[in-house]
Amino acid sequence: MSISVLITDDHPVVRAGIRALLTNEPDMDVVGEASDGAEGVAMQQEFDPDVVLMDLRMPGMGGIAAIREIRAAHPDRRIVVLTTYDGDADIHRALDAGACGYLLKDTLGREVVNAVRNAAGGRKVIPSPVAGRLAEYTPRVDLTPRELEVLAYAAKGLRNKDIARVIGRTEETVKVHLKHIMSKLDAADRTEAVTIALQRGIIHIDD
Amino acid sequence: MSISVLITDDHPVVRAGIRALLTNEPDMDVVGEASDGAEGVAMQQEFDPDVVLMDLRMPGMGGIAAIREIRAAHPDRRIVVLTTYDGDADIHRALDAGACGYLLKDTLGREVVNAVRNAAGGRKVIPSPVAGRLAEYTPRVDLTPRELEVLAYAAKGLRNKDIARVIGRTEETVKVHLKHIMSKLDAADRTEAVTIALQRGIIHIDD
DNA sequence: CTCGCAATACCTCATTGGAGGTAGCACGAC
DNA sequence: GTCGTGCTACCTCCAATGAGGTATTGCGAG
Repeated sequence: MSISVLITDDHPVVRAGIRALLTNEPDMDVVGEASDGAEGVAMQQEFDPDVVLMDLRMPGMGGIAAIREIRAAHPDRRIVVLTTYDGDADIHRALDAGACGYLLKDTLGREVVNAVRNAAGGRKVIPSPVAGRLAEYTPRVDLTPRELEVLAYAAKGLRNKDIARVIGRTEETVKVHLKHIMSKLDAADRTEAVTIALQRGIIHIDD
Repeated sequence: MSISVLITDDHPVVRAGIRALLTNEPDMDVVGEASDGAEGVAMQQEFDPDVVLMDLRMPGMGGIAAIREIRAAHPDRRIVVLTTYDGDADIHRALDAGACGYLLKDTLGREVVNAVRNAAGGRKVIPSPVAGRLAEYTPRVDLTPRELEVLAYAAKGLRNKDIARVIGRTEETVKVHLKHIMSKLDAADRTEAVTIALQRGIIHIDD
């Protein structure tokens, strides 16, 4: 029996590439293509695929939220992330949300196929370059919601005083949050904290 | 006679997608795939394609440098950029380097095909979402080499004093550069200057 | 029930950062 | 030759930032 796969990616070119790779395999069957998270959730309900290939950062509902929704309804669904983003925060969030694999788009075609097959077989798929990021000296960093909020405003160039105003707190509180942020990210100042956070996928430019 | 196309992209999945899209067209022929800029330059020498589809930001030689090299040797070569990055600085640099088209990866498959055909026919290919960025209120910003250098260091969290030390200048000079940078980018402070520059493709995180 | 932690707020202090102005020098464009 | 511009450097001044510290509240885990 063949492995049914649902592709979820907002780039038509990428979808075409994955489809081309998988349809060459006699034991695989692409049952649908979704272009964002919400569509992905709906289509996996409809087609009940063995494996969902999922991009992160799509317009509308992103991949992480989609993974959570799918896993909530179908805890046994196999979801493999296929994305260009290699920030360790993204990897952690995806796996925490319930993904069973994480591939980067510079993965060779053959390896994508193998990953789908392994995922369908119930195995975890974490290639060594990705696994490296998980283990690396970057010890798992969790910013609190408040800290994320403050950091996002700092990235937009707001001064502590202005951040305090928009979140309805005192400037001193904002300073403490930023101090914790810089400490957690091992940043010398707010500017480096922002670049580190962007690099590791902790915040995004389009907030 | 069919249109010969060279694909240059570091993502195997994307290459497969483009190949799948173009080989469906009877008048198109994918003559090769390169995975970085240097390979792209070499392969277009070898295969003399009508159109080169070029990604930006590849490991080793990037797309911009590759476009410059190709155009220097073959001013009539048609080069179409196909990338995920929509910062206006990237678009400007690519067109300045000699690209005759600029597509984003969220372009529909059919439009990619049309773009290749138009490029081969000698027409410029700037879809409206991209053209929008060119015209947009973002009036072309050019940072000087020194300013780019200073901004990159600022992004890494160096203080003005430290930036001054590594570039062998006084702190006051660094301040002036940063002042000009913030003025050009319309940023409230160095932190916003960094995020704006990252967003618009003026600097990259992996400097 | 405690313990830990997030979030809040206050304090002091030294350093940094950014606004404003002026000005010399080198180089390329016109 | 002159103009514009990039790069350099100096000056002053005040606001903002970051490093220390302490402490209260509330909440969830154990």
